[in-house]
Amino acid sequence: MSQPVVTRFAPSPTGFLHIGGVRTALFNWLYARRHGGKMLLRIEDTDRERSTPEAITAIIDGLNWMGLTSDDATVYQFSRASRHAEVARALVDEGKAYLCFATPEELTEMRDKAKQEGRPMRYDGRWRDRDPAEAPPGAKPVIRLKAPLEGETVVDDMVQGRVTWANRDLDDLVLLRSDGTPTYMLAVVVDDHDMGVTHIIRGDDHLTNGARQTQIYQSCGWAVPAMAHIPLIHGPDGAKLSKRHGALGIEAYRAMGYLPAALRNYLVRLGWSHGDQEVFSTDEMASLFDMKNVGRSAARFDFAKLSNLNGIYMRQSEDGALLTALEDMLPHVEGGAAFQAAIDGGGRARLLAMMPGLKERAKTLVELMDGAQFLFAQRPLAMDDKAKGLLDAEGKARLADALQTLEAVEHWDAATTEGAIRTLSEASGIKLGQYAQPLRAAMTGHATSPGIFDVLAVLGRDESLGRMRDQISA
RNA sequence: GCGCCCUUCGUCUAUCGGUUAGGACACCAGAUUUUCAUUCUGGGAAGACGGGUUCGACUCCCGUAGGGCGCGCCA
Repeated sequence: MSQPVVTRFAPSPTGFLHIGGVRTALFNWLYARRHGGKMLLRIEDTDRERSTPEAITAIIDGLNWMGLTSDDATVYQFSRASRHAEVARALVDEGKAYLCFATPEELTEMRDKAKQEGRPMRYDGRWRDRDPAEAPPGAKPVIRLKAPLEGETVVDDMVQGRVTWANRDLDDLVLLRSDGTPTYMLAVVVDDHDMGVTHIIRGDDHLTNGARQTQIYQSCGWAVPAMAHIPLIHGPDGAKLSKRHGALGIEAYRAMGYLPAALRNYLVRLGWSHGDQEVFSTDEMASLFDMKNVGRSAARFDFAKLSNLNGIYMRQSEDGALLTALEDMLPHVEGGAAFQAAIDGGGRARLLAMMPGLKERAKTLVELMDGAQFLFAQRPLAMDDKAKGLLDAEGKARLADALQTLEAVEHWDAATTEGAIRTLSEASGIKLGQYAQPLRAAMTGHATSPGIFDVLAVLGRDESLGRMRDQISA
């Protein structure tokens, strides 16, 4: 009853680590934290054809970035193949499994026939009680579980409740392939057992597997771990998450400028709730997380809400920490290298000085970077066409005068900056309050003022330009 | 087709039979901010449908519809 909780996250390295997988890892991690246990990581690389080292790296990098790390050495399932085979053979010896010599052709035939008759494909058990001596010479058998024919198998799920299957609906699954390698079904059970896993927390799509695995546990005479099948995450349109929707690898979220803490917060609220609370620190989640508050229906992924949360986390972040997070993202985003160079080239202090004004205008680190871009742009900036169109010759002359005055200022402080903004606004007829915050920060944090043409060039890129143009001509 | 699961505002969700069905995102309106953003205030917006059970049902039961997952010598 009071044995320590052991959970595990067991991805197969056949593709990227998608957002649903990350949430599964998060739930496992939180559940372990909550009960003072540990979460293990197992890479299910028994599919030699499709498993790749790149995928393994991506999974581990992604989990590290999310802060969801294993509490023990990572287990690679393929390396345990001989143990899996050993268990399968022991089961045969005990009469709980048997050798099956049915050929792929026979199975295809079974499948086609079942389809024609509108039944689900189910192996008919033709070798279940047959003497292996009758096998055609040279044929390589698989090992199948001798599953119970009658009665029922139940999974007492922590999320889904008690789910029951009639055993006649479950056929004799393959444990060991004809080439001697274990199937997923066998490997999972043996590994979970050997790793001492007490709680299996995984996607709802494994619910049926839960029943079949329960049969294997029972045949082995092992205690069945507690199971929690959590609802899946769907795309914004309610359909299964596909590439088209944003079933992107976790690295894509990093490149989009989301903070791990914000992502954890967003993900934990997809399916789990604690009354009306929306914002949870990681410590809070770890102390409150509970399976009984996990819902049973699939949730749609909503970027708008993620962005909103990310904005909250950014605004709450200390400036230095935010800069660190930004620099962590830079290698993963287009133009990041140049931006990093600008920071290292003496721009760090100015960027930090601007941070209070910038961070409340950005919902992602990418937006933060964009917002700060003008600070590091090549001086003098070429005024773009939109900006040029704002001013006639007379206006330009007025601005030149104003600029000259400003450039005579020797020391910039909050008051002079305020005055400068006012002066420039009046001279140009453009409301520059928009840039008051960043300008103020840039000017006081650095001895040089950006020229008005710099500002205009920035304005020219701004979407609010149209409105300002209207104000000017009016 | 068969099995299993799901169904409260557009989205994420609260509600442990009795509530004007609450919160958050998004949206709309207003205040502050010389624009924007932030912040604040207000607004519209939901129990899929049909039967039961009950004094009373979003909540329990059955059915229908819709959606999802599974049905390999893939994981």
